Amino acid sequence: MSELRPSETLDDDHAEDGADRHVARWRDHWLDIDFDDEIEAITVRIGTISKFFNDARAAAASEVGLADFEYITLHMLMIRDTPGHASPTALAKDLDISPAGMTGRLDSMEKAGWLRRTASVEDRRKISVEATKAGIEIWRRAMDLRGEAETTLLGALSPGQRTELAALLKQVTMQIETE
Amino acid sequence: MSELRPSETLDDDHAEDGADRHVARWRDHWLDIDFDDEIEAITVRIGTISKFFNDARAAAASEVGLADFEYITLHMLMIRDTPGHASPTALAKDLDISPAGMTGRLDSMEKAGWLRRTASVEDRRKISVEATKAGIEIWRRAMDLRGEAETTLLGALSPGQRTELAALLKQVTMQIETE
DNA sequence: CTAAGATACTTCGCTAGCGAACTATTCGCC
DNA sequence: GGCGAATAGTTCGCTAGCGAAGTATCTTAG
Repeated sequence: MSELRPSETLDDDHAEDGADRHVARWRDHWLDIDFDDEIEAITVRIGTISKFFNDARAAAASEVGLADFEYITLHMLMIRDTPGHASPTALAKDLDISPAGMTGRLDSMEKAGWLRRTASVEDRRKISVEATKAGIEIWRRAMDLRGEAETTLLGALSPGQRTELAALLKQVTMQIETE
Repeated sequence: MSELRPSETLDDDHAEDGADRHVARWRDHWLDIDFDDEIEAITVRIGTISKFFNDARAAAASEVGLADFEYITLHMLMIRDTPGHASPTALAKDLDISPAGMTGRLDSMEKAGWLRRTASVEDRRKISVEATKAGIEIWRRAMDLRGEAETTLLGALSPGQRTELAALLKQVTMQIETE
């Protein structure tokens, strides 16, 4: 156990990350603000890791020649319980974008050939969005690259630590999802 | 998924979160894709939590009457080692936006009265961005709201679990930052 | 002292996305 | 059966941000 500083007693090494430096700087300048070091550090680190994942995703997409939003849209289309098929409204909801934004994405992605719109027969207001063969193929290639980056990053943890981390995170996500 | 450790005896393993459902669905439909359940679950959960933080930040900003980007900009301006002062270039770098985008933000935020630009005397190309009193005041109010949301969410963990989580996350961020 | 290059910021044209209004269709209820 | 409400998707005007080109200023090498 380190005896350098109280806040680090549980850390094995003395190396600081950006969150540590942030918290230290914060404490220097904003003594009057009441905040919890650990909560702040967790928040900052989640942000850092999330940004890494986002950047990796965008890089993977760009690598195979997809815009970030194209990969995200294809991905959402493929991982649903009816893979490769969805209504624009449902897809927009999943993607957390507006109906107008959805129309725009579909327009450009249809033109690019990654998906197609087909009219419904039984309800003529409805449209079905379907990933094309080319769309599925390019999505798979980007996804593999993305997965590699994630796997490499989380290789910083041992399998046991990953299990531990997954469980702790789940406790937090449960809190979010049961609100 | 059935491994139990002393620190997790209160974890109810039967309840599923979105990440669990995602992984299960994925396995149903994409048997041929080789991927690690735990890594996928961690990735999804980090995304979920990050989205919660982002939404909370945007809500806090909106609550006090700030656009999300205005809060983010003020925040970045205030937490640097020279709180409340920066060059547009440095700030743009911190915020990860382009110089052009920075100019746009400064234009609208200066007009709104949250900050001001002052010309440098010794180098007339340079400009100093400074938060105004009103800007600092409104940032503090939004920050308090944001902090509350974060604290409430992470209240799902015990102090010991938070320490544990912070340490695991740090191992990952160290990997990112030492690349 | 001057010209070439680097630096700091702005301007311009373009894109993705939003909210609100619009069109077309179906549903629900008497 | 017909009419108001709900639903599915599109169009329109606007905003934030990007990349590239532009302006002004400073630095440096000869």
